[in-house]
Amino acid sequence: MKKKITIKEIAKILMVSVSTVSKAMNDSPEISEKTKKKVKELAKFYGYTPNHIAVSLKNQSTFNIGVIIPDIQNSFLAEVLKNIEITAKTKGYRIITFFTGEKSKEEKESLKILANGMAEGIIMCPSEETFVLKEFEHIKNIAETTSLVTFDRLHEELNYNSVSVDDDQSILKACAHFQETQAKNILFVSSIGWLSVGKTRRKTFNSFIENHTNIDGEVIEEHEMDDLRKKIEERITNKELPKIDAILGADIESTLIANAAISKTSLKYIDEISLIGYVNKRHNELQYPQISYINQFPEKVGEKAVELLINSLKDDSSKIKKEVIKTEIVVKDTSK
Amino acid sequence: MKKKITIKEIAKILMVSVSTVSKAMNDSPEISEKTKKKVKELAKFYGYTPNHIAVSLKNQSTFNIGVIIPDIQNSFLAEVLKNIEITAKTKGYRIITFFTGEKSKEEKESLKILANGMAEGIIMCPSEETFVLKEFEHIKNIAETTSLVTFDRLHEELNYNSVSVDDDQSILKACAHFQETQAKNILFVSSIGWLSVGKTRRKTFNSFIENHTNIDGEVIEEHEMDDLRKKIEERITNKELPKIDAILGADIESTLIANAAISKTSLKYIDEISLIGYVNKRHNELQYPQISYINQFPEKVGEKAVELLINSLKDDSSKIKKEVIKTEIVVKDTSK
DNA sequence: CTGAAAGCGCTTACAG
DNA sequence: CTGAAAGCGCTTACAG
Repeated sequence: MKKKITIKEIAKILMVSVSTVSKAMNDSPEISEKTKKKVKELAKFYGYTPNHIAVSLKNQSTFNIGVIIPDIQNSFLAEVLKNIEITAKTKGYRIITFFTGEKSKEEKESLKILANGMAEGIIMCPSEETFVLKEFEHIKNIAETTSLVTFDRLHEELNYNSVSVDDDQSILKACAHFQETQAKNILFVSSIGWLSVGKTRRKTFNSFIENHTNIDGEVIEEHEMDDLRKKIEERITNKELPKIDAILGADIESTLIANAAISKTSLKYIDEISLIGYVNKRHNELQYPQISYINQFPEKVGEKAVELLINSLKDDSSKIKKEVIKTEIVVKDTSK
Repeated sequence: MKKKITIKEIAKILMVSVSTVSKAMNDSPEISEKTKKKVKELAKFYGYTPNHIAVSLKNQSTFNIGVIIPDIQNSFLAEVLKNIEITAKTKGYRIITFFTGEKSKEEKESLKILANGMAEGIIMCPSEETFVLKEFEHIKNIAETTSLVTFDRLHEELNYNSVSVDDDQSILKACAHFQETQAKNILFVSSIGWLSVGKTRRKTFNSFIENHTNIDGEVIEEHEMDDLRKKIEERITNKELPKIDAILGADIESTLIANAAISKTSLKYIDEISLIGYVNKRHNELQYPQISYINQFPEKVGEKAVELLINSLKDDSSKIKKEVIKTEIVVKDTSK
């Protein structure tokens, strides 16, 4: 493999100084057109392009935004990521993405690398393990010297610019929607009872049921997918217990499982049972029936996160902003 | 926001030299335990961590692998990415991911940045636009100075280490599977007729049909999802034309659409019609019915790609290797 | 055991 | 218009 050519070598070949080459490559008005042409031609011939690492070190700026994502497979996070990238690009930044696999250790690593010269600011969704351990020191440390925006998952110790989604409201809206359409007994299903977001969603559901005497609720939480499926099937076909007329899925997986269970037991949507949950939008559009879902507007989350970060990059002293994106129930084929 | 502290400042505070601080931080045996302790304590106090950019520049090595992915939303690519990361980590490398959105321009940008100091080698899936334009110069240029592994999409001009999937074979296997189960008339559906991979899959299908006189085939290609759905529905319910007894989906989207069409028209799987296609494995497992699918083993693709790259990093002169992963038909609920 | 010096590949204020 | 010098934040061979 050929070695990469440097400015120094080009300078030597052309018998000019390193500064002249550098200025010529950067189209400095100090340099004559003739010299510029000569330099650029040789640079092209040798395939020279400036070493980004050196440029970044010298300029103390990278135009990189670091992005930390817990899980690539999570379609909400993937969509947010996509929109972070699109928005960043329009503002002249590129993004460098690290994935943590929901692990605190990887999160620390990623933060450290990004903060130490690789990126000017960081947009992150903290990993689940960080919440479980309740250890936020590594994030706080980084935030002392680097602009930081968190998204999706909140914690009171994380007092930085953030973009989140009104998750409670979405659960309440779904419940209210069921209530309006005369549901009497809602089944809340979840495969993420152990996740902080899963806990909040369940609590919100429970509080709705407690506050509304004309509607009943039940909860099935189960991490193991096959068990979850079996429990849901058993419950919705059980004639001895009160009839379930609506299911609320607390996450994409449990929503799909509930849909599969309904389809397997041949219950009829709307007439016999309704379903609202979280979905992968892209997939849902291609399915029949399409599941009624809670839209969390990942595009808005991504866009806002970039805006907040770039603002704080420009004005260090600006106040902390906590944006909350409003969710919406999108009615498709599985509910009235 | 606090400024990041540097080695120089720590040296000044402790009244020692910059070299001593650097060596102490790196646990050099040249430095006394006492000094090490002093330095490390102060470093900790000030939250000092070495600037990665500077270290990379100095050491001329980053332990970064650059990864270029055309589309985050593509679940096959997302799984490959995940496994690239997992494998890279076990080998002591981290990955820096760029997304191109299937655009040639972004691909050029990403390659340039990664190759110019940010990464030691690159694993990439070339963008669709690159294939459409048949412009591979930017990739070839990079490959002259940087170790490169391509995956999934092949082209004769891209003569580098590569990992791909025996795509033709998978289509032939699916056809053969249908033939064995007594299908007489296979419908090939595709939403990616314009993509190179879509063209290959269709050609392979056509050649199978031509070579097998006891089985007929038809093709529906349509980029617009709603139109695709309508055309499939019309065709499978049309009693005047020969009955379709098997559908082969050429991509995830068309497979889902075919499944939706079958479900909408209430045709019975296996008895009346069969379906094999490409799926998002994770989702498919949660669905009912589960679609029979072509497994492309994204884990193997990711793992192999990293291995090839690291080998060529270690031994520059090693021969070009072209790995081909064998696909497998996984029979689920939609075929015999 | 500690430090001065050179250098990684660049950019830029300054001098000529 | 061109070039020498300093410096971005580090590491390391070498001298003491």
